[in-house]
Amino acid sequence: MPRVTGAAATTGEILRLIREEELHTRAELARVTGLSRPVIGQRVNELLEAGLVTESPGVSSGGRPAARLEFNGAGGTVLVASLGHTHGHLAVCDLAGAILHQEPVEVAGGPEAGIGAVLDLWRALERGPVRGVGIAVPGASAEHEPVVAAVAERYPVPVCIDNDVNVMALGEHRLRHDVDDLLFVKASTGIGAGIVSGGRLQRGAYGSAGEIGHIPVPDGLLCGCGTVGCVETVAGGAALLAQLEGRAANLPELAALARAGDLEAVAVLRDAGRRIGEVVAASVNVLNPALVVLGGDLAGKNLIAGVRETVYQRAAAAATRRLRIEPSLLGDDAGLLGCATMILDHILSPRAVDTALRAAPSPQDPTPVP
Amino acid sequence: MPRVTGAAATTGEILRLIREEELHTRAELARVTGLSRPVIGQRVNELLEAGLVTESPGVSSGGRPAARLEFNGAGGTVLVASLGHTHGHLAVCDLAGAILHQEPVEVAGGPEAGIGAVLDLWRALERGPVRGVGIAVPGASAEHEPVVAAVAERYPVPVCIDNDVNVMALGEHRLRHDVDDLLFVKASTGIGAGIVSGGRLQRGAYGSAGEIGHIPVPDGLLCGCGTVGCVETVAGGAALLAQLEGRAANLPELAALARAGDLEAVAVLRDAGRRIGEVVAASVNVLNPALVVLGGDLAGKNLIAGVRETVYQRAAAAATRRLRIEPSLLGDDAGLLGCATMILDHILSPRAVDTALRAAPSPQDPTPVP
DNA sequence: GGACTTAAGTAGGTAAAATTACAAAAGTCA
DNA sequence: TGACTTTTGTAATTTTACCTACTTAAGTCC
Repeated sequence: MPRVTGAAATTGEILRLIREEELHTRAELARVTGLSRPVIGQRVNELLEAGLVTESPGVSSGGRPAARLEFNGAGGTVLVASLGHTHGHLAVCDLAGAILHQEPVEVAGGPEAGIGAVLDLWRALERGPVRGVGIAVPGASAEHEPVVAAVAERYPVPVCIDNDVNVMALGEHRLRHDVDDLLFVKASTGIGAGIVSGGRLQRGAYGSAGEIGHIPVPDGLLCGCGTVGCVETVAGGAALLAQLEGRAANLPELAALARAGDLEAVAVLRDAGRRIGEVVAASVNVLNPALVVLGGDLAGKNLIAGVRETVYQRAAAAATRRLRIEPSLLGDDAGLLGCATMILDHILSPRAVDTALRAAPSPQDPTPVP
Repeated sequence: MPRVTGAAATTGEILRLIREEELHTRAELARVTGLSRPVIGQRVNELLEAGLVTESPGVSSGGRPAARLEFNGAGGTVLVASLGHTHGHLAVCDLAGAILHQEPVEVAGGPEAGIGAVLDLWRALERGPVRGVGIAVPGASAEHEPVVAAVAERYPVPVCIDNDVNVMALGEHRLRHDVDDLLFVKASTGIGAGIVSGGRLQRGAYGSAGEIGHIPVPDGLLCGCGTVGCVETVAGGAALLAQLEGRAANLPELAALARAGDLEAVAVLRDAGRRIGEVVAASVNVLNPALVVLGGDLAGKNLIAGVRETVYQRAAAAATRRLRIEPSLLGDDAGLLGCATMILDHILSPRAVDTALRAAPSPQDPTPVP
C-alpha cells in the first residue's frame, strides 16, 4: 500500500500525530499515515521506551480494544522564567506545558544581573529530568545573549529566549491552533504586540516586529521616545494611573477598581482601549489576522470594548469582516505558559525528537529527549 | 561518512542547490550535501535527462576539470499575464524568468471576461513546452477562481494566481534573496503593499494582508470606502491628477512631467510620498522589515524622497535604524516578472521537481517538469 | 460457549537507497 | 613523457526501510 502523507512519517512525526492530531491508537496511526502496522508498532515502541508516550487500556469497538496512546506529559520537565526589569516569575512545567510549581523572583538590575538568582531557585525546584529552558525578557531578546550563556553553562539542554509579548503570542497560538494568523496585544505598563502569521511567529528583520507602543495616535502627549503621542504614552499603564490621580497605586488595583464598577476607572480603561484600537486597526489593516487577542494587566472587558469600538470603525472592511477580538485565555500566567510553549515546541518538534532518539535510544540516559 | 544537511538531498533539492546556492559541479554538491559521489552523479543525470540542467566544460584546478552544471533556463517556458480592470500585459518567459516575448492585451470587463483573449494571445506566442502559468489580478485573488478554471482547461499544468502587489513583492524578493523581510509598496492609481516576512509571502487570514490603501492618514477627503482620509484618496493617482488640474492626462504623463523638472508635479509627488509615508511608517513599526521597496507608476525619486522623509521621522527608531527604502529593481515589467517568479518558485520547488521526475522520467514526455 | 471482529506482535522477505572499492578520464606540472 | 591531482563513472555490497503473511490477543454478540 503506498504512502498517503507527503512528509515521511518518522518517529518524531508519529509523536506529533499523537500529541497534536488526536490520534491515539496504533491502528489509527497506520490508517492515517498509510504505513503498515508493524512499522507503526516499532515506532510507537521507541516512543514508549523513551518515556514520551504512555499506553493504557482502551474500550472495544466490537473487537479487541485498541491500547490508548497518550503523550506523556510527565516524561520530563522544562524550566521557565518570565522576567521583567526588576522582578519576575519562574516555574517548573511538565512536558504538557502545565505549571508544576512557580515562584516569584527578584531580579534587581534586569535579567542579566538577576539570572544567578533564577538559576538558584530553579535548582531548588527541579524535579525529574530537565529537557529544556524557556525565558521571556522585556524588549529585544537579542540583547540577552549573556543570559542564554549563563543558563547553557548549567543546563546542557536547549535554551529558548524571546521577548515577553512574542512568547505570549506563542502560548495563545497553542490554545487556538486552528488560527494561523493572530495578533496578540499586551496592554500593561507598556504596550506591545506579538505577531503570528502563516502559523509562524514573526520577529521581523531585527527582532522588533510588533513593537507598536511607539506608533503615534492622533492627539497626544510627549513620549520619552521623542515622538508626540505614542500610544504607550497616552494609553500605557503609567498614563492611566496618572489620570486616576492616586486612586490606584498600580495596575492590578486599577483593574480591580474597574471590576468593582468604579465609573472613572471604567472610563479611563475604555478610553485607553480606543487609543490602542487606533494602532490595532492599523496593524489589522496591514496583517489581516483572523483574531486579535488582548492580554496584560489592563485587558479587561472595558479596554477590550474600547479596542473593538475603534477597530471595527477604523480598519478596512476587508480586514474586519471576519475578525474576532477576544481576551487572552492564558490569564495571569501568560508569560510562564508562553515560555513553556516556546521551549516545548522546540524540543518536541519531529526533527528534535528524531535527532534525540537517534543519539540516545535508552530511557535512562541523562538527556534522552533533546 | 554521515550526512551533513538536515533535509534529505533529493533530486529536486540538488536542482535547488545548483539554481540558488551557486553549486556548479558534482564534487561540490557531494561535499556540501555529504552524499557520496555516485549518488550525486545519478541525481545529476536525472536532471540532465529531464533537460533541467546543462553541462559544459569547466576549468581545471590542478586535476581533471569539473564539468560545470547550470540550471537550464531554456528547458521550457511559462506563460504569464498581469491583468488590470480594462487592460494588461502578457508574456512568455523561459525557466530562468526572462521575458522572451510580451504583448499588451485588452480585457474589457476585467480578468474574467477577458481571459479568452489572453488564452488566444498566449497560444499564438507559445514556443517550447509550457510548464506553468502565472497570473496577477487586481484585488483579492480568491475572487478569480473562474480565471484559473479557464486556464486549467486549456493548459494541464500548475496555474498560480495572486494579487498584483503580492506578485511584485515575490519578484522583488527573488532579486534580493538575502532579504527575508521586505515590504513592497505599489503607488499607482491604487496604493497597496505586498509583505514578505520570514522569507514567505504573507497573505493574512483572508487574503487581504497588505491592503494599506484604506488606512486613514491625518487630514483628508472622503474616500469611496466610507472612511475619511484614506491614503489612496489623498495620495492615489486620481487625486494627484486632480491636483494638477488637467496638466497630465494619466500617470505616465505625470511621472514624465516630474522627470522633466516641472515644479508643480514634483511638489505633488513629494507630498503624496509624505502621505504614503504615514502608512508605511505604521507598517514598518508593525513588521520591522529590512527593506521597503517602492514600485508602481508614481514611484520616482520625488515620491520616494517624501516617503523617506516621513518614515524616518515617524517610525520608531528600533524599526528604522537599519531600514532601507529603495525603488523597485523590476521596472515596467514588474507585474510580468513577478508572475514568472511566482509560478517558477512553484514548479521548480524541490517537492514539485521530485514529484514530476517520479511521474515522468523521460524528456520527451509532454509535461515532464510539473 | 463458540463465531466473529478488531488490534497488535513476529518472522521473513523485498526493493530501494546509499555506501565502499575500484577504475578510468582529463587535466597540470616538472 | 610521466608523475600527480582532481573529477567522474561502474560494480558489488551493505544498509535501511519498508511490506506481506501469519499468529496471538482480547474483546463483543448470539
